[in-house]
Amino acid sequence: MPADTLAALEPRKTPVQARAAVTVEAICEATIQVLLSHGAERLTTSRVAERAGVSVGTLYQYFPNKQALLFAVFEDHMNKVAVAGEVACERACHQPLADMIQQLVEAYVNVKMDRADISVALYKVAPGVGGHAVVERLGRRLRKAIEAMLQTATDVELPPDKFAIDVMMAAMSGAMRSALESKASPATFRKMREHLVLLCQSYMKAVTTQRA
Amino acid sequence: MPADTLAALEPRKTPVQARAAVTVEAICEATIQVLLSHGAERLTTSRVAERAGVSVGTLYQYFPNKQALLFAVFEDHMNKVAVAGEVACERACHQPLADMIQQLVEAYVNVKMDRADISVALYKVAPGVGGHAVVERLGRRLRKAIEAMLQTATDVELPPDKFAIDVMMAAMSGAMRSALESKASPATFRKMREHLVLLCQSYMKAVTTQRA
Amino acid sequence: MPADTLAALEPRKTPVQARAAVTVEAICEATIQVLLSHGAERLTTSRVAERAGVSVGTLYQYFPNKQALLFAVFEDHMNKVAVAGEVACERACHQPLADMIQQLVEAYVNVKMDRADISVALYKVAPGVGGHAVVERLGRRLRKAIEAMLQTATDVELPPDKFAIDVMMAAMSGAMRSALESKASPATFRKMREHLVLLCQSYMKAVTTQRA
Amino acid sequence: MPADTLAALEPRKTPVQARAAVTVEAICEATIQVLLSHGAERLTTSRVAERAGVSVGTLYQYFPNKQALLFAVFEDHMNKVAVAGEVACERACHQPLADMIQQLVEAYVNVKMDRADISVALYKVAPGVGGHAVVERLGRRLRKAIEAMLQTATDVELPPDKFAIDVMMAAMSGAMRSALESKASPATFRKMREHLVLLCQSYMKAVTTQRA
DNA sequence: CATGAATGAGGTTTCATTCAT
DNA sequence: TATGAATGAAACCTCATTCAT
Repeated sequence: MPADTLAALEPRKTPVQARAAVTVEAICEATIQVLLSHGAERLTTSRVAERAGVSVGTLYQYFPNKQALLFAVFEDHMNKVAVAGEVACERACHQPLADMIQQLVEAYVNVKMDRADISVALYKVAPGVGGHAVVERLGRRLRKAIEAMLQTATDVELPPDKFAIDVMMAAMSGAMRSALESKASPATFRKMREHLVLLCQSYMKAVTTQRA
Repeated sequence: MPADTLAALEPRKTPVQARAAVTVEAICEATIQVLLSHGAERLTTSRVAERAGVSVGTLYQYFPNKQALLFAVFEDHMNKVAVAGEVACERACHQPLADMIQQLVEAYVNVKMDRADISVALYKVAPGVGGHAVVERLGRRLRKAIEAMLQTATDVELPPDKFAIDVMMAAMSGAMRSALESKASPATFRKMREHLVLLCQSYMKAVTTQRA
Repeated sequence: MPADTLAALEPRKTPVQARAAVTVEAICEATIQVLLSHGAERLTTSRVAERAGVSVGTLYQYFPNKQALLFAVFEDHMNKVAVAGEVACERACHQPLADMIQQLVEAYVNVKMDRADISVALYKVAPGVGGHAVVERLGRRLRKAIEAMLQTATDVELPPDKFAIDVMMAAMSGAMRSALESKASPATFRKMREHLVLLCQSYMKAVTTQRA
Repeated sequence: MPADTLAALEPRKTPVQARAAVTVEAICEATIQVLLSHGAERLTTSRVAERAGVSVGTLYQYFPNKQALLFAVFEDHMNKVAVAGEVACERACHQPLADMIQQLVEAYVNVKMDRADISVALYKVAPGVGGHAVVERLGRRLRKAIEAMLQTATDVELPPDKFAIDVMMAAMSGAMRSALESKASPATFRKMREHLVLLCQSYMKAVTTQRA
């Protein structure tokens, strides 16, 4: 997505006043509600405003257009996911590689599971909102956290490179997406978590070994 | 997806005259062209018809609505991918596990790479078209082919179960999707191919070993 | 309705061949079927043709346009009604006024009752098809029959004039229409028949008396 | 008419600002204008909007679809007719039967005559708009008023029952419809008025007598 | 600041009718 | 003569966005 397109998605005014912050929050929350109840194609700015208990005009005071609204909601969600990953990385430092991966993967699966329906709803709006740009940006952030973590692995000399980490993340989120879209049961999610741990561990190990 | 939603996507009439078959093909082809040149949100039925050199009315003789058209094109693409996978599985029977996986993954990566831009375009229409249903259906088909192949592995006693295969496929396609959406270079795709082979091989091996 | 509009509604070719007559009959019958099953706004020439087991092209060989088709069906129905009325008038000659009216009204109610659903269906197409012109034409025919009948009444010197007869017919058909559109029960129709007999008898008597 | 069909005809939003009320009124007025100048089949929502001096979008803010618009206009007209009848009934209480009927019928004929062209135009839209439901509803209302009036007749012990009243109303409106659709002259309407008075009077009297 | 009425371009879809085969 | 594929004008309706109050 080009730079000026991104610019056009920035929130219109920073909520300096408390009331404004509340309004913005209500609008974002309403967006998710409408997304869940009506679906992506039935999401209209009026419906969101109505659900949020404000007028359309007010909505447009805080978001320059519909895309920006969806973008904000999407980014917020991705941010939470990234933060969960970063926290996990922080905590998992100075441990063996396998343990690190386990904690990272479990943190990721958990945070997505907890927000299963939001995730599914957002998968549907991402394409029309430059979702990939956000994914890449936050992907880079998470990758850095992972890199840093891996540097401290107690049993690895030369940790996996950026590329391998990206592949791992993409595989992990792809698998999760598939499970989420299938409306998998909690039991399935638990099984999935184990398998993804195994998958990432073995891939990381293979990458590390191969180099040596 | 509910039954009647699927029904609403069924092609409206099967061409009985030769002329009609040509028309349908032209419309599908035009759909891809428009998708590539204008993007998913700029794709309109009139534009497709115009590009196909027919009138809108003709388009609607064969597809009951826009969704159905996109659905047909999407399904066709997924079908080709599934077939490529099945062919690879067929050929890779009676070999060691690692070789099988390598051929399967390479076939998958290649077929997606060859249709990189169509793939990216279709990622954007899939959500609005019940894409997940198609993905699941064809996923099951491919999984069966993989299961059958794995039964013949020369170095494995108890091959990976359905779940593991699904996880592998989801991881693989998730990683590919990420690369495709990033408009990765051919070189990157080649590197990706190697890595995905490694990822899938090590996961499959891990799953197999763990059981024993 | 102007003369040339009427001309445009004439069937395109007279079915000289037996096969053609069968086809025309099938198309008219299909029109009624579609009217009953899909309603007036869902009636399309293609649907009629399909139901009749012929192609649209064939339909257009016998009817210059959709209006003409509906017109023909409507006229046919009205014709049957008029004939039933005429027959009743014929039979009721040389009787007291009240008996005449009774037989006429009962004949009318019966013929409409027997074709209740067709009647209702046709009420919906009549406006778009110049129905009023047909109604007037056949109304005049029926009125003449009634006039002739009344001339022979055994107990009336100066029979009711054209105007009164028209009022009576309009009242009668208006009441019937109301009952038909309400999907009245057979019992209600029987009661209605009695009441309409009474209504017409007393009106005719009043008109006759008043004059004298 | 099923419940949800009726629901689909409900006005979309009630104007809260004064400006909006004006707009709605303008749209309804324009609907009648277009109906009169272009006819029922040439009535399009854009034409109505244009005539009303607003955009189509505005029209759709107040009416969910074309049907609902026509329904509203139709209902409004019928309402005026019903009110005229009710007022006449109110005024005609405590009088002999024949006088009551005279006043009622004259009120009905007058109100329809005054709106002759609108009436004719609306006859054409009624079928496509669930007109019969409205007719029945307002018919019941008017019937109640008539019943109440008849109870106070100074010369009748047991007044006509609901059924007879319904028959009378149906006959009366059927006859009026016929005259209106024939574009009858004012003189004819006056004559009609007299005849309908006679018709209803004699029917009511007959019904009353018969019982006793 | 908030409101919500108004805008109107633009999209989807239908269907009467024609005409080459 | 029958077919049915093709036409395309024209209808309906939506919804992001603006702006007077």
